[in-house]
Amino acid sequence: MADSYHHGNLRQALIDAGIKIINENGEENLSLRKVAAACGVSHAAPYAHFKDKDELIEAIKDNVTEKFMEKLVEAVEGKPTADAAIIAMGRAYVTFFSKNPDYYIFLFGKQNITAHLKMNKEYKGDYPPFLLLRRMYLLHLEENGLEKTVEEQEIELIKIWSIVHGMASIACMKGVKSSINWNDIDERLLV
Amino acid sequence: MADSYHHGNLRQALIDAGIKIINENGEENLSLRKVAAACGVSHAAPYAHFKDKDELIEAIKDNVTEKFMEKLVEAVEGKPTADAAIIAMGRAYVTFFSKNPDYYIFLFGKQNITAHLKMNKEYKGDYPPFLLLRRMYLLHLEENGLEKTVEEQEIELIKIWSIVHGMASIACMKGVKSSINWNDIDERLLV
DNA sequence: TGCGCTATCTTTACATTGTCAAGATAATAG
DNA sequence: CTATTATCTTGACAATGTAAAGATAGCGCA
Repeated sequence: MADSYHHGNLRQALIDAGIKIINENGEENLSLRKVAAACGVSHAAPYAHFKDKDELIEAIKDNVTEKFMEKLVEAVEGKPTADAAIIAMGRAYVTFFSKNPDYYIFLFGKQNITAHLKMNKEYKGDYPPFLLLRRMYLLHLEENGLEKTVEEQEIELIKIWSIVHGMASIACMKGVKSSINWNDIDERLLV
Repeated sequence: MADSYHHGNLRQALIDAGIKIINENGEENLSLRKVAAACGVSHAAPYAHFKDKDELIEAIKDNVTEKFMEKLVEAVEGKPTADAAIIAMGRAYVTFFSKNPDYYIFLFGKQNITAHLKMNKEYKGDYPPFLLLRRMYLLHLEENGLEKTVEEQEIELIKIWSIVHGMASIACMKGVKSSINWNDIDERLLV
């Protein structure tokens, strides 16, 4: 099957090959034809599985986002308090993109996430990592017996996420010299 | 001159045309040939002014960064205290990218800023907006008679910039529903 | 079993794009 | 005025995304 006219599982193979190319050669080297060649099929074969290049890219983004979420969930699991979970999540967030900046650019660069969310019914308009953060945050309020208006919550949430996301962004750019070791974030950074 | 064989000021015309295309049709529609056509010259004419497409893009980035810095400086000027200046700068920062998300993607997306800084001797390894923030921050320490170690300073600086840059980033994505009006940031967001 | 339907893949073709090389044109220095 | 140089054009090529037409094979149904 794997060596016959029909590939067997070309769709996932194309996604995997795409991720590999992005990791090894950067997103600018990701072309439909190279991905197809990497899978040993003709350059038009992907069109049986994806409407166009964008649809392949969206599929790859979903795949990477899943890996991202796995790391975040992994970091959160088993933490004694919501606060500890949030800190851990922040660390995992920055570490993930710090380890492979290409992912940051790939996920948040080029096309903004709005288009991505629109194409992806599963998200229903909300970004999974942000939902996870909100859950942890609400838990934090509960654990500490805090009462906040929805607006106050929203502001604090955005603030936390901005810090973490901003740090990830900056860690990826590295344009600014800094004595911070991004792979081992200091607690002082996270409120 | 403007209508003869020689264009007169093609270099800047190409940059302007590039910015226009990015604003109107997004970065993915920016091609050397279209930029050239928009200026009424042949498709290879840009090569007299730019080594390749990347060099044109870098020139455009410089131009946009200048506009960005103008807004930041404008926001900072005439503020009574460093704290007020920092708040104003944060507002201007987010507002700038909130108004035209394409600029955010263009400046910080695709190619990371490291390459941009490397190609640009003028920056000497530091990003102008960050330098401005650092100046304001040091002024803030001075005005309030605060003593901090360099590491503490660096952490606080990164933190402030992370919040602002992260907010700008999130404001551009808009994937997350939020009750925040990005064009009129609440002071509570900025420490 | 055999027939056809459909998903999958190939081949061919075309437009767009970045880039290069060779030549044309004009500005400028000497 | 002439030679040099910067600027621009033309023509070509390879890489790419994409569409159309056809080949192949698996699967349901008679």
